[in-house]
Amino acid sequence: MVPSELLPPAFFERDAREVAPLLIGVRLVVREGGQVRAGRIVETEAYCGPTDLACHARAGITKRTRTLYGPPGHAYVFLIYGMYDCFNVVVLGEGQGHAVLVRAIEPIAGVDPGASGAGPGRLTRALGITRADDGAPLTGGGRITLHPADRPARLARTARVGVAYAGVWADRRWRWLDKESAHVSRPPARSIGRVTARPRSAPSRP
DNA sequence: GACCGGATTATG
DNA sequence: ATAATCCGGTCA
Repeated sequence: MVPSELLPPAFFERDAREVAPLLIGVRLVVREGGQVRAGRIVETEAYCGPTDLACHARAGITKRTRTLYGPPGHAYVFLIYGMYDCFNVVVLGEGQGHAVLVRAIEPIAGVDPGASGAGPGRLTRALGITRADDGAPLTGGGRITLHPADRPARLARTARVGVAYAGVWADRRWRWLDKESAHVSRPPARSIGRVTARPRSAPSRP
């Protein structure tokens, strides 16, 4: 079962905060030789240009961010912590530095069933996406494509993961996930019946 | 030209 | 809690 309908270029020509929730449920397909690996997107995060201090665009246009600042509907893939690749979809417009990080999928086809973890680094490994795909088109003509959701999803919304260094930007709730998916990297914080907030630092000692 | 630290994950 | 493991961005 290979989906045929593609997300059109216009889909990506919007703010990352608008596109990120719309990508939940979208099917991500990677063709490699005769193989097809595919998954249903269940977790995304919006990164919103140079003013968003959690976004790589804060450094301006550099060797690394060239594709992030490139045309929408293309991939931005970068290396993190020296060992994992993260897959993003460039959105909004060329020169804007907006992108949506795809953090987790539900396996559809061709994904190693033994891979039980979740998260952006695991996702790229499972689908075979690498930095060689940086800048690749996602609207057709390349080996990676995106296809409309085939069913609606219940969305949850939280703050982004792993960006505590970004000050107030870390608190923006720009992460979306499928509330009913067991494949998210980290379940949404529950606030009922449990205290989830923890002090940022130990109490001062006299 | 050196140094720092990260949009993470597996393991203790 | 912490190691693993590159390399881009920054500052000199």
